[in-house]
Amino acid sequence: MNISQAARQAGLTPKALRYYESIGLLVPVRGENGYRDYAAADVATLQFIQRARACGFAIEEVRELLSLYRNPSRRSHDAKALVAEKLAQVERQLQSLRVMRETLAELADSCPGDDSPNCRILDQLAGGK
Amino acid sequence: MNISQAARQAGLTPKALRYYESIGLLVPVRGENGYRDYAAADVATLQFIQRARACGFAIEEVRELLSLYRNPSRRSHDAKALVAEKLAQVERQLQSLRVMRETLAELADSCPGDDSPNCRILDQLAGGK
DNA sequence: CTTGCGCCCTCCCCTTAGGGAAAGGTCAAG
DNA sequence: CTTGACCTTTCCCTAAGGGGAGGGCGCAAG
Repeated sequence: MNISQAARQAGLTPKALRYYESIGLLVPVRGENGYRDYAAADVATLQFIQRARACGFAIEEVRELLSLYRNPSRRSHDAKALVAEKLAQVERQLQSLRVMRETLAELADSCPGDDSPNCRILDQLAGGK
Repeated sequence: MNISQAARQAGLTPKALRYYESIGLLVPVRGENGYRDYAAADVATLQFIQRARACGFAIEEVRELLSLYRNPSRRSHDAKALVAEKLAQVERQLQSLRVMRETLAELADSCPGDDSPNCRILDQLAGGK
């Protein structure tokens, strides 16, 4: 299968697939003409990658997940640990974004938003209490 | 004031201050010895930058905010628009992270996390329903 | 006076996960 | 045979600095 079709099937872009090959994450075979030829198993792997990425895993973490997936003597504990760690990280990002949202909402509320130059947003950013 | 002290007062790093200078965001004067010399007003500007960054504004957005702050004929509407747009963006990121958290939580729950290789996390990432 | 330590300078490479574009080869259809 | 769509490689670009090398400056102690 050509790169564009494989990418479509996995919900990715051809550029991403070339990138994954360049970092050794998924290296397809090549046809006579030099074109990458993605096997069905490759597409399945690409879907795995896409799902893991959608869960917030970085590429190197996806590599670990794939390594576990391919290792028949893995322990499910190890996969769960990766997920738990990612979950904790996502929680931290959520908390950080909630703080930002709160601050931004307060800023927006404090400003009339009219044609006058009086702006409590800028005053507060400048340190005015 | 030297770069390290200015950075400390603003809750930033010397490296960040050098970067801000390199992109023309805040250019301090130089002393005889070539050292950057941050005036009190510069430190206030750095604090403005730090607060805006903490709210999630990108550097180019901070530049706009600073430009409004320095423009006496600004309209508070413009500042409020920037804040509202950033707020909407933060909401989108929150929503995206909530989806990730949900998915990760389901994955974690479905996996025993023991020494066996049976792992529903990896199965689900592989497309197993 | 000089040594040492801490601070400062510039310059360069590194990070994530690809996107965009250029220059050229290939394939299938008309 | 040509055209257009697809493929290839290679290079540069992103945000916001971090890390480190190599070298200069300032101030206190010996």
